[in-house]
This record gives sequence, structure tokens and C-alpha cells, in this order.
Amino acid sequence: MDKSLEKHTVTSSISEDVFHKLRESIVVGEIPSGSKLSEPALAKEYGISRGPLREALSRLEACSLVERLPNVGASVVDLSQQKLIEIYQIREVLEGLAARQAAYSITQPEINGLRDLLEQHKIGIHKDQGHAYFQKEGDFDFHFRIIQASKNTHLISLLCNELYYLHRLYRYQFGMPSSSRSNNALKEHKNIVDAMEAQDAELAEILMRRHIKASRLNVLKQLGTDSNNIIPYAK
Amino acid sequence: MDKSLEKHTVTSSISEDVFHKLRESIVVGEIPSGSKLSEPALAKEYGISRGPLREALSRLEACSLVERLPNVGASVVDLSQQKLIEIYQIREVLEGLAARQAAYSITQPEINGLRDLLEQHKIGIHKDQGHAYFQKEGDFDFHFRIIQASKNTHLISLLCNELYYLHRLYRYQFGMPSSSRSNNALKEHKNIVDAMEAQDAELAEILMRRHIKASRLNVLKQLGTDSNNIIPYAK
DNA sequence: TCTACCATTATTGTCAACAATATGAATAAA
DNA sequence: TTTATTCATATTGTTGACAATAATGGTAGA
Repeated sequence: MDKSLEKHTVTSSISEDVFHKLRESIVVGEIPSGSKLSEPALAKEYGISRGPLREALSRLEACSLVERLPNVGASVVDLSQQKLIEIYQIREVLEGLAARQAAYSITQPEINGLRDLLEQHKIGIHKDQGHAYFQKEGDFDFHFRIIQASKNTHLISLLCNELYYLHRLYRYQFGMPSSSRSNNALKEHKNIVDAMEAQDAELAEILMRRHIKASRLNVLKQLGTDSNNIIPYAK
Repeated sequence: MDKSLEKHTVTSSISEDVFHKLRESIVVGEIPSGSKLSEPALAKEYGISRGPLREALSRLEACSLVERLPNVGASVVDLSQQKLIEIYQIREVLEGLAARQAAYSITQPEINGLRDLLEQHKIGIHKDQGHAYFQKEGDFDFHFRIIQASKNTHLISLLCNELYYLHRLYRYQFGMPSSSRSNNALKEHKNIVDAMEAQDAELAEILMRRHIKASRLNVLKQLGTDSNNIIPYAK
């Protein structure tokens, strides 16, 4: 498997490249949500033909970042509070599953890695509490590692290839809270790692679900009060 | 929205058609799992060009029915007991979520529809207990309705467009048990509907998870004993 | 002035040919 | 006999052109 992997990852097709580029542009808001994606325009912009571009659009559609209507074309997905809630609900149960499975199969090195991350996170909070860019990435990293540790490849793909970028998109577009919660989040992260180290799968699942639910409620609270945080394209 | 939907669903593109045809062929085993999908051969078979065919393959890849290697091509996904377990684990939590959300928002007509289905199911068990084709479809229908009732569009898409066909694929390929369990399954279904009608979301989730877990354990038990049920392409 | 219809234009869907890469067989060397 | 290399073949990746459909603007009629 290593050999074939090594053999194939060196080759990067045009459609692959433009898929990654487009995905990043969409997630960071460079291409605003709701906007139309014209095939001729994009093809010209990237200096490629429409074939690989359509392939890329197809893949973006698969991870719910763009929507396509037959004979009409592709648009960047329209954000809404409703969709954000849906994504959180799904993450809640899927990452709960990830934590549960990880509790069974996580290794000591993986546990150590998570503890190091928590330590860095702690330092980060004291240092630049405020618009804490670090925490955000640190949070993603934390969740990432647990998902990977679940060893459920389908779950990993679902969370890391599809929902992850959608999540990032919303974080970038809606102003991002979570800094107000980073102390709580840190404690919750620690408890989750403790449960996993104790191989208490049920507890790990419950704690992870609670953690994501708390995050969801916090985000919604912020959005409810700061209505100006809602980006112009949201319905 | 109804108008635009009505307007656009009448148009069916070639790639759309061939996507549906290929998906069905794969699910029912007409195209065996693990087999290579040659673009020229398939294009010729369906009398189309390679363009829309590649689009269809791309969509099949998105729902995990085919795997593609760059510069190598597409193959129907390889089945394995490991993957089957992974899918069941994911369904367990996602359909648990669906049941929980459905408990909040399900309508009385939807409840009535489910009860009718259970009644038909009951009759079906008495009539042709054995290789009960009806139960299988009835089971799918039951789960489908609850997923729809969750009103979470992302969840609906995930379960009905992606996991559903994978599930069917495994059912068709591995001999399918579930008839041995149909009496238990019926009771479990009834309890789930009861919980939803009582708007007891937590209970509905727990019962649905337990139901799918029981189904998973049953399938694995069958596969463990009847090793000849495992299809030739499984590793 | 407003509405309905029509034609023009632009965009998407499809195709067939070309380029680049991988596969497999045949040959040569060890 | 086995392994490495090379070449021929087939397959995938990409392109540009053509066909079909939708969006747009203007005109005629009410």
C-alpha cells in the first residue's frame, strides 16, 4: 500500500490542483458564498480547459461547498444559520463516535501528542487571549487527531474531507467566537483525553458530544446577539 | 422553490442517467465489486462519450461506490467486513440523530404512515417468513421515513444519497440475514415510533441506536458462521 | 405603462481527437 | 530460470469545437 501510495501521490492532475485551490478560495471567502461560478471565467482564470474544471466543481459539490443546477451551473453554497445547526448536529454524533472508537484503539504516543497539544493550547490562552488565532487551529488539530485515532476510514473521510471544510467556511464567514469559550473548551478537551486514556469509550463519546453541543450553543448565542456578524449572503 | 424545482427536474442529462444506471448495476452486483471500470468500454456500452461517463464516475466516487486512482482508473469498491462494520457504526449514530430530531418535528400523518407500515410489515412476516423480500424493502422504507422526518437536509442527503446505496450493496452481496430477526426488528420499530409519538427524543435516539447495533451484531454473527456467504471479492 | 413574446447571447452539456501516463509483453542480461 | 529493461499498446487526462439549453434584452401589443 505504501508503494502504490507513494507512486500515485506524486502525480497531481490539473483537476486535483484546481480543486484544492478553489476549495481554499471558497473557504476563506475569497470567492463569496452564494456567488455564481462561471465555467468559462474560471477556466480562463486558472488557464485550463473546462474539462478538469468541471471535475473540480463536481468534487466541490460532493463536499457540499458548491451546489449545481442542471443546465444552470454551479454556485458557492449559500450559508444559513439553519445549515450551520445541521452541520453541528451531525458533527456532534460523528465526533462522538470518533471519540468512542478512539478510546478503544488509541495508542500511548497518540495520547502523549494530544497532551502536548493541550499544553500548547493552555500557553496560547494566557499569551494572546483575545482574537486567539492559535486556539482555532489548535482546536481543529485536536479534533483531527481524535478522528484519525478512531481508525474508521469512512468516518475519517466523512469528517476530514467533507465536514471539516464546511466547518471552516462557516468559521471564516460568520465572525468566529470560541475565544470566549477557550478556557472551558480546554477543560473539556482535557476530560476527553482522560476518558480515552482510561479507555472509557462511553464517557469519551458523551464528553465529546457535550463539548460540540456546547460549542454549537455558544456559536448560536453569539450569532443571536451579534446579528451584524452574519455575512451579507446569508438569507 | 417549487417552481424552480419543477422546472429543473424535467431535464435529465446523460451523465445523470448513466450515473443512476451504473449505481443500480453496481448495487445489485451486475457489475461485481472490485472490478475495473474501463471508460472506453462503458462509454461504448452506454453509447455515450467519455465526458459524461467520467462525470458519472465522479459522482459514484463521491458516494463511495467506486474508487479512483489517478492515471489508473476507477474500480467498483472492494467489500470487506471491516468496511461493513464502519458503515453500521456510522449509521448507528446518524440514524440515532435522525430519530432524535424526528421526535421533535414529526407530524401526526407521518406517525400514521409509519404505523401503517408496521402493520404491513407484521402481515408480511406471517405470510412469507423465510426469504422475506418484503421485510427488507419495508425495513428500508421505515428507516427512510424517519430520516426524512428529521428535517435535517444535510443528514438526509448523507444517509439517503450516500450510505443507503452502500448499505444496499452489502445487503445484496453478502447473503442477507435480517429475516431471522424480523420479529425482534418489528418490536424495535414499534418502540421507536412510540417514543417519537411521545416526543421523547432521547429515548427515540437510544432505541434507534440499539436497533441498528442489534442489526449489526446479527449480520456479523451470520457472516462469522456462514463464511460461505462472503462474496469472492472480499479480502 | 405594463405584459407577453421573440430573438439574441451566453452558458452549460456533449463530443471526438490529442497528449501523457500506466500496463504488459518481449527481449536481453545475469 | 530469473530479473531488468525496453518498447508497443491501451487507458486516462486534457483540450477545443459543436449542440442544446437557459438568461437577457428588446419589441409589439394591450
